[in-house]
Amino acid sequence: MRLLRGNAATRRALSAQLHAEHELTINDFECLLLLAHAEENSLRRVDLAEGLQLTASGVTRLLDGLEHCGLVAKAKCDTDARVTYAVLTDEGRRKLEAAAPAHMAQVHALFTERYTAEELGVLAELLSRLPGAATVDQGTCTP
Amino acid sequence: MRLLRGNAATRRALSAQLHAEHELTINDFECLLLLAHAEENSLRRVDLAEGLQLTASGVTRLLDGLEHCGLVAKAKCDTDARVTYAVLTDEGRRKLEAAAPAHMAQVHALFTERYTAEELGVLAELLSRLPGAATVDQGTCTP
DNA sequence: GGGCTATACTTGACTACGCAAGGAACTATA
DNA sequence: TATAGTTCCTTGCGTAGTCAAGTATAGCCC
Repeated sequence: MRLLRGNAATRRALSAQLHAEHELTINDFECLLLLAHAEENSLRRVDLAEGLQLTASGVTRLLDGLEHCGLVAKAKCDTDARVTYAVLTDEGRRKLEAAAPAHMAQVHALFTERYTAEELGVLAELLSRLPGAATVDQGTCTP
Repeated sequence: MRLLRGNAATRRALSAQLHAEHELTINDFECLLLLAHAEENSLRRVDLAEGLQLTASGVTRLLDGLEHCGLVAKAKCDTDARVTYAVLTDEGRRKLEAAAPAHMAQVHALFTERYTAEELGVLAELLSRLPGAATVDQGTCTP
């Protein structure tokens, strides 16, 4: 586990700037990001939980906040009354677009400062084997 | 950041067993472990904070718990009245020794299942470059 | 010695998140 | 078609950990 400790500091560093400049936590940001990349800009709560590595209740509360700010809206599912979709609103998209450049730059700096492209590839592949790791998706902007 | 998500699930998996069998969180365990490897079995709070990647207040509260359970005790510093050392008690050592085998086995399984020895070395080296990462210390039992 | 800044630690208020339990709605089985 | 089991989601409660502020000590420099 010691080996995984760097993570905490890394997240905190990124989170601080994101929060100071845009009032978003990392999970807020990544939630918006997942939605932006999803079909119809919407995802079921379960899928968000999976993508963000949160429990169902964690997602409920995360979305509570984002809905309250108008960045995300609810939508019913036609074929299954149990599910409610989270949908990115226009405001959510604007927020994401406003926050992304600085955040991405910071993430980018954080990693390229420390790793070559090749090393980054190796690291991503290795970490993707951990349980619950996001599959490495070259389409998303965060490494 | 997506790349670092696997961490959470990994920690949770390990934490669950540790908590169920020995009433310890991962941080409890690693705190005891750090103390066990430290000179005189004692460390300043600041150094624990560094090693566990917690803030000073986080450490205060973590130790509150461990002291309450008698696993760790306080000790004054002769030369600097500001610092209080955390010292591993006999009971703390027993607890650690009781919890270690199963936990280590689980950690070991979790990693050797997924990585060869060589890959593990690469992974450790790469992760050690992250800010706040524990320096890779072959003396400790956790990777 | 008297002030200044830095360091070690604690405390209060707050937040994010997990877990356990529960309510709907869907699916399969009889 | 009734029943049982499963899945999706929410809610109450508890906990770990942060941040900001405060206290106490150390070490400077005049």
